[in-house]
Amino acid sequence: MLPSNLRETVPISVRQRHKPVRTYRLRPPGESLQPTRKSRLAQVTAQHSTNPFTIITNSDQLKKACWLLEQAEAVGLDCETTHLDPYKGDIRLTQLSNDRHTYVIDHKHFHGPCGFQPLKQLLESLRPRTICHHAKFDQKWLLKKLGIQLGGIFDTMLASQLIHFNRKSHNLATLAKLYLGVTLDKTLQSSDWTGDLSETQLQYAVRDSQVLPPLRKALITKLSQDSLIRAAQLEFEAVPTVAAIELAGIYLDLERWKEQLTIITHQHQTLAAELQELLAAGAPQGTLFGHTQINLDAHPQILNALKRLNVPIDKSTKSNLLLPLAKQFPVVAKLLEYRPLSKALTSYGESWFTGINPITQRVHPDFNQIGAPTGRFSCTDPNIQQVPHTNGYRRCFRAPEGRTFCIVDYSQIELRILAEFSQDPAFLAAFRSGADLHKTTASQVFNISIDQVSPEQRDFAKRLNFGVVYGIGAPRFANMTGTSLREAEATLRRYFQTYRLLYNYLRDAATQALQDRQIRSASGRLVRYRFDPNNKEQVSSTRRKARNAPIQGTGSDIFKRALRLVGEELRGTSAQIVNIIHDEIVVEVDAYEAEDIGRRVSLRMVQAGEEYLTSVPIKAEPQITSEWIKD
DNA sequence: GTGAAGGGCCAC
DNA sequence: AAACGTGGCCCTTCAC
Repeated sequence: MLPSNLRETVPISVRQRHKPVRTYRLRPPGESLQPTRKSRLAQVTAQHSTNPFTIITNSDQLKKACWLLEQAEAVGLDCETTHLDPYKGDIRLTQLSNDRHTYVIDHKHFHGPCGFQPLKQLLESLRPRTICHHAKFDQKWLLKKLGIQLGGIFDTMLASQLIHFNRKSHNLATLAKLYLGVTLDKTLQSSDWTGDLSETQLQYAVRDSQVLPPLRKALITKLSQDSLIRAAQLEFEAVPTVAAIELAGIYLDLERWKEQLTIITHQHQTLAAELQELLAAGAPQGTLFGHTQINLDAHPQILNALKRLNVPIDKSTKSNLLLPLAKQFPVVAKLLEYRPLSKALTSYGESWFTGINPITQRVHPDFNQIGAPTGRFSCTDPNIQQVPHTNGYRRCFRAPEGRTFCIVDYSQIELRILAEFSQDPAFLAAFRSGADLHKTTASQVFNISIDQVSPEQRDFAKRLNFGVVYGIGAPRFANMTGTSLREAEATLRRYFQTYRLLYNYLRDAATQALQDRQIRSASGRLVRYRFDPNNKEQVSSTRRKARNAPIQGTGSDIFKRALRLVGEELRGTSAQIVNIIHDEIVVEVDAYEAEDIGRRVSLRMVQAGEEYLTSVPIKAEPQITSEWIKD
């Protein structure tokens, strides 16, 4: 069934695509900022076919506007701000559009959030729906400046990403052109919004929000055709939580980070010198300056140097290829020691403390809600989802005085999804028993009792379980475990004999996906594939992707549902989500409240999982810790 | 000088 | 030769 706020508005047979937006003659704005310029304004407007608009400068006008807008089924909303960072700038304008009219709130005439009560009431209710392009942006400003949490969002950017992830651009101008045949000029987006606004700036502001209601209709048609309504609802509902996470940021202990950096810098220098020496052994003699210095971070140079030393490699110096050679060649061993330090120094170095917001003293990364076609988040500036899990780095992320972290992550969510989808009895039983999964797998695959499973066998089973989700093959498995190809093949065979239905499911999913050139997650999220059926490599690559996508995609579905539920759960408490990493939520909370919040976050995450998985138990246990370090 | 591509490695 | 899915960041190299 469709969610109620979308259901009634899905057009059955209306084709909105390429239909030009209706044009209106300008009515003189009732409360223009600059009444003397009215006539010039009117001319410009007529040329560009803009909605009539009203400029709002006091709360009485706002009240009236909100009362009128309340009747609409959806309202386009767009904020123009004086900065990209809500901690550094202000909202300059807020435009609100129904199908006929645009109201432009001039925030310069308002002081503090008190005059915005009617707006808060309008936007926090489920209806009318608030239409935004990239709602996270507007939501952050509205939350920070006016304490408004959007009640029912329709995000045209997220909708477009769901419809076609691989499209190069999802910006508003592109969508307006594609779905409505309207050309939007975006050159004013980054103009100066601090002083008095020009007519063209106002035109720009109005046009940007007036396009949203018709665009929503067109997108609903498309979402409906592609059966993406449920997925869209899931995405939209997660937006306020994501906005709150970015606003909250996470505290980074600068002193600890610097300590770590100092340690790594020392080790790096030592290793660099040693490696340089070892590599020089193969260099041609008699250069003017003694040894020829090699740039240790230049892969082609390293490759050549290793070749000179008769290391049997061809064109790649990838670590997993070098690993077997480390014993025989000390220079290779040294290189493998050097590389992670080099990575650490560059990727987790000084750039992190320049990213600390001077006002909050915290790091505020940018979370891209649909970062992958499977629906996973991606994260930039900085990418806090890839901080090394060694304590040296993780201890730098700590709760401020009086507060603590509560970390809740799903236990093996993707493998549980695989169990559910395949309905494999042995795999399901492994989860239902509640025992250690990898031990259970080992006992089932090697046909021994759980008590007899050695640590090596458990590790083996763990690698098997994870590898299978990604469509691992025998060669890679052999390489990973250090066994022979023959042995690896035998092990994989035994694994799939143990979990017969699991094998069947993965096989059928891949076959079906190759046929349909698409596959869906549990929420209906669509992942499309383009490949040449005659190209073997492309076919097998697509097969592996298609095996993984429904699992990873459903993991994302569950996680996003959890974000919504947890976000709601935490309203009015001292807790705030400060980080999310695919299946893990990090909450910062007043210490006295931590136990209670931990239980509640865990319950909501389990609830989200249970909405999608019915055959396997969901586990998400809270850990309370002052640093971002898990057991 | 800038930007794309390739290689490598960090996370889940 | 590689044969494991999804990302982002950093470096070097190379073309423009």
